Amino acid sequence: MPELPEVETMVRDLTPRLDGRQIIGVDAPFVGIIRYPEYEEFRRRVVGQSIVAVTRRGKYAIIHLASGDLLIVHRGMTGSLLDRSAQDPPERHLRLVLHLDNGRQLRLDDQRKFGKVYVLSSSGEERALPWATFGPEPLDDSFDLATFAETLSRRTALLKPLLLSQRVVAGLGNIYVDEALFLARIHPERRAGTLVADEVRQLHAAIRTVLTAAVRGRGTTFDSYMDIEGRSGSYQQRLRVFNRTGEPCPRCGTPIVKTVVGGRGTHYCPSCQES
DNA sequence: AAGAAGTCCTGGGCGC
DNA sequence: TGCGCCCAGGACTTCT
Repeated sequence: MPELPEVETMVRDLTPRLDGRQIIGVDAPFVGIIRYPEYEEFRRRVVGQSIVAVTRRGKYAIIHLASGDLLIVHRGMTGSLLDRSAQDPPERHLRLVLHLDNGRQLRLDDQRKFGKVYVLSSSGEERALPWATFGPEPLDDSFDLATFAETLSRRTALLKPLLLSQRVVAGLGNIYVDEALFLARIHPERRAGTLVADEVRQLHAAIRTVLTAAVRGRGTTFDSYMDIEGRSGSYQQRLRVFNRTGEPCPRCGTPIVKTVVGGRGTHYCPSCQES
């Protein structure tokens, strides 16, 4: 599940490899991965373009083209963007290939087809950018405690699905929401508006702490996530509750519990994170 | 309008 | 051993 740390790792790795390169061709073994525009126009707007920057917003990677267009990639659940040579054998679930002017290929491999690719003008006039409704970047100064507190106070939703929504904070997914709530000692089924000031402060800090450490560890790998060279991240070794059902809580020893909240598997310590 | 539920997709794991 | 059912989840759509 590529969340902010996994996408940030990918963007940092891609930047020196893609900066200044020209895209000389496109193949789409699964054309449905391209959500906008229609394939022929997508090709026309991508082929021949030089790459001027690679950035990130939430879980979206953004390849900036010289034309001003943005080539936007979301890896969904199982997508990996790989830096390969033309001689490397095709991946089992290869969905999109960008041919570069140095003989390399940028390949999107995505078993479950939840990945998405767009080309959009940066103005947002052509079509709303995917992150138009997103909340702040949690590792930027724009993720301000007072605003976060104000937003939570107005909401009645369960904390877990609210934090997954991208509208309050961008970039969190199932793994790091569970980890942040554990660190903040807050139950995932608390209603957002019921948090007291100290709990909001703990949660705000926990989100930043967890994401910062995960970026440092180059993300979490369970099954399909890999970096652009096909290597694993290391943060799975440091997860405290996620995927640790029945194991002792690292703080108090109580077995970690797994439940379903908002339709998603949710891990927490029933002792440290009281409802 | 916010919140909740349904939908997509595939392969691994499990039960019989 | 083998078949088929169920589950995982990001984010969009649909409903209440």
